[in-house]
Amino acid sequence: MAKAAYHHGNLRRELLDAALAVIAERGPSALSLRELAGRAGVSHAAPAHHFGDKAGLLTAVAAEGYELLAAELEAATRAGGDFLAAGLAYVRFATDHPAHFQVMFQPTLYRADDPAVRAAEARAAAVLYGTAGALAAGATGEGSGAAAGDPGDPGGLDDARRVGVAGWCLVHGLATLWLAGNLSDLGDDPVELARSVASIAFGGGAAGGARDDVRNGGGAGAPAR
Amino acid sequence: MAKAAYHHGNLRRELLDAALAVIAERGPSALSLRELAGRAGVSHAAPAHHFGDKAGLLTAVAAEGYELLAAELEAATRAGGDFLAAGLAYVRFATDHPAHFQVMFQPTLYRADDPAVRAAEARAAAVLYGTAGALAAGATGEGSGAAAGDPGDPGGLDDARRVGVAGWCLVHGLATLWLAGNLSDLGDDPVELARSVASIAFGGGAAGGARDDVRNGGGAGAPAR
DNA sequence: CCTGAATCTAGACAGTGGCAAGATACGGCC
DNA sequence: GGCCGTATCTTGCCACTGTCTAGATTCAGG
Repeated sequence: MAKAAYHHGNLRRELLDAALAVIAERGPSALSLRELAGRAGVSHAAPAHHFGDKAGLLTAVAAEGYELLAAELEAATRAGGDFLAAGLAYVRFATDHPAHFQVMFQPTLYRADDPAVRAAEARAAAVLYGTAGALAAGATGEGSGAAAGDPGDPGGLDDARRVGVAGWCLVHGLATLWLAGNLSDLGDDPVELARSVASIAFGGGAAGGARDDVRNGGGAGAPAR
Repeated sequence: MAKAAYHHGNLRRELLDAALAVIAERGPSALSLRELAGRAGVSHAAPAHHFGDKAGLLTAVAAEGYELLAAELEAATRAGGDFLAAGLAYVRFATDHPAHFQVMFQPTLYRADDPAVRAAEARAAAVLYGTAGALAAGATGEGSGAAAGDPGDPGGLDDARRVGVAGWCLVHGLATLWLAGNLSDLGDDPVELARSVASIAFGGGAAGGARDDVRNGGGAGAPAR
């Protein structure tokens, strides 16, 4: 363990990890800077130096969460995944990093206008809407490319955006309900549940594609009917 | 106005309303029993008598929320609404009662095993899965009730349950993201957005071109309610 | 009017977040 | 080497919060 001397070495990371553990276990409201400091063996005011504030610590958590999410979404698509793969990666992120996820989507807990947060947020959104655009364009059989935006729709939202929002809502709702314990009677594999649910909403064919090359560690395959 | 004397008459409700206002405005973590007491003009220990605990107050909020939700879902279906109508009512509930909604799905804030909470929760779930069953089975109606007690096999969920979960995830995700501010650039009417999103997910093809109107057409007047 | 129960007050205590001032250690400079 | 600036951490303090205990006030019903 790090020496108990003054310069701890990487107190910031240790405080973050302790905070994540507490949040995952007892929720963000049970977080106490003093308890974190005690765990790390430093004085009660040490966290303030690294994060300034309790909101500052949670801002750091949220920013890190969005970056992790963006990285995992990018990894999923880089591995040849489509929109479904991105959605499953989203669910996997939520269950693998429940503390990050919980904080990220509770903007009253932190400073949502922080530039680091907004940048990482935009990065994650780009992947979602990008894969959604590919799906939308493929399904309608028109055009190609069109990475993120083509505001030519009279209704207001272009297809990529609408498909992206729909898919995002689906996986986000599933992840949220799962973490809240509202789906605990539906097995123990949220990613598999997401695959099953997505096949209902979007129809297995439309979003089928190549699905298995996503790095689903323990997935039992079986695209459910 | 209630007198400032001892027996306030309606302190419990007033505290609840004050709590809802604070939560809707600044989030559940900013809630302070002492502040509520001050607002109501009573001493700082008065809330404890009615709710015992801070968690007790939030338990009351969650129970009331589930009952309100169940009532609105039941009203939507009683008015001849289908699964879509129930989903839209769900979104409307979340935006009309953001404080209730936020607390309900954060079980670490309250005592989720409270009998009043569980009963209201089951009541709301019954409506969702009931309408989902009607949609899934089409003509083949199955028995009513048995919404939460079914020890479903994780591998093989019945259609009603799967459709219900899919729809629930969709509207819950939309409501959650909306309240978190993540969809603020998509207009100002979450219910209309939900209709559009539902038409993508459940209304056939993955990207339905310009099919903006599903079944209820342009008439914004909701059949429910 | 009197009594018991419901309701609310008053005081105290341990924790908590945040601030200010000081102590300590690291890294570069001469 | 010695020195100093800066980042890092500590100590002390204050206001606020939740919760507990004991006591005061009011209401309902005989």
